[in-house]
Amino acid sequence: MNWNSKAHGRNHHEVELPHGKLHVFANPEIFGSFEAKVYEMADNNLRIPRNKYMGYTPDAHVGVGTCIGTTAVWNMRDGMVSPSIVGVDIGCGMRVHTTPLHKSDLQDKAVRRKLIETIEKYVPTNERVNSNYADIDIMEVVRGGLEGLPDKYIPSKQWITHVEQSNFRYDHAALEQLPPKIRKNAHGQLGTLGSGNHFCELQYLEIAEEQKELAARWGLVDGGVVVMIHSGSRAWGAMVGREHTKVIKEAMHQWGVSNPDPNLNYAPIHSREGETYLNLMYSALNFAVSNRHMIAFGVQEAFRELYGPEFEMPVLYDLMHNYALKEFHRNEPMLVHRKGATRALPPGHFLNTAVYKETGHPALIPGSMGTASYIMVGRDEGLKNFYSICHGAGRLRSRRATRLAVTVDEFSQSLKVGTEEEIVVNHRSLETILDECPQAYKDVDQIIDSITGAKLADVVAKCKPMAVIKGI
DNA sequence: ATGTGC
Repeated sequence: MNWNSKAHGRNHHEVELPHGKLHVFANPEIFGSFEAKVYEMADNNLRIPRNKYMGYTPDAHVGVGTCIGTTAVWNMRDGMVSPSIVGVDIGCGMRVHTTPLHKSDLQDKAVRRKLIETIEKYVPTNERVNSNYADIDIMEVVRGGLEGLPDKYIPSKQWITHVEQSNFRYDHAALEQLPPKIRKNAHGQLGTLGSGNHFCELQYLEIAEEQKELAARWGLVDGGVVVMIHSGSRAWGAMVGREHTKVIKEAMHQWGVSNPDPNLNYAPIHSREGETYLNLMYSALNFAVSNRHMIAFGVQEAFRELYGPEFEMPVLYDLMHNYALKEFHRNEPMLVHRKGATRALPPGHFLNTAVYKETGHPALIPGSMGTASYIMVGRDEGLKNFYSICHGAGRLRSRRATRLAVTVDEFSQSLKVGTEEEIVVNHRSLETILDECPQAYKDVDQIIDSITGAKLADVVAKCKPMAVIKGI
């Protein structure tokens, strides 16, 4: 496959593919590292009828059917919805809480170790053991999002208002389309991390002088300790995705519609199959935001055990990077798919949640284990990518390839194990999570440079890891 | 990603 590309400055490339145009936001170094396969995948996506926009953020890499790092847009009136462009972990996203602690409070390695052990009591990392919140009815949660949680799990009103969306409303009749075992599989999973790249980290903030005013408005101070959480919709979203992908595949077959990639599925938004998928996707978004809420609740319980019952952990923000949302852009209602792409709305934009209307909302970008994460804010120029920025460093090599290329010793050194600055990890053996080592990911600083260079967003704070909890 | 695989 051949393609030409036209550059707008250093960090925005318009790539002409056989079936349409792909916008790539990446600095020259990252742009040069993209392999042919990511363009093939984009071209397959561009074959889907009436696509309005297709964009890659610099963390783009090969995924199932569609690259992770994709923003793909259709008009709500005559467009398509694609489970493959939402991704398998529906509603996967990020959450950050501030704490009254300063990095000096965690200077002693033993304190970090104790914190991890205590958090693990309240946030189970072994997925088969969790009965912490057996009193929560998950059907209430998938129907009502945070409004489906019992009051005793809402520490303050602030935990409801400081999220991208607390309750996705949809036609609950669609839930009847799901296999009954979904309830059994997802029951008891609220408040659990899951595995893979999901984590809970204690980090400290580094804030540049010129961002201190905005950071202060958000409750962020230089040297302050924050809790960052990355998780999704667990078995609920996985089953919604898997089951409904089958349904849409079957419908495509009946309609006589096909794509060179059998893993790329889609349906008209207004078909019965498309509507059902969107409804069920919203149920998974409700599960995901509630799951991260309950993980944070557990972390706060741990802090309260150690520091007393008055310990407060206000929410900075909770937002997702795997979903399709109805958004109004360029005077038209659009369905914006983000697969491993983070919304970063600028100050004053009407789509902002109320509490962040004026400043724009925090866009939460995780690094890989042992490297920095970032809190950013969108710019007006972000409209060119439908206000999507990266969702993290982006994988550089597969899990399998990572295990062959990197040793446990190298991983251990990148976490400064054995020194006083050690990034303390809950796992006794790093072998278990070797495929999550920083060497498996692109250099997050290059990714962030691409985003700021393309003027999609600015960095507000850099978050340096001090302690990490990973699932198994 | 996932109580997992045509």
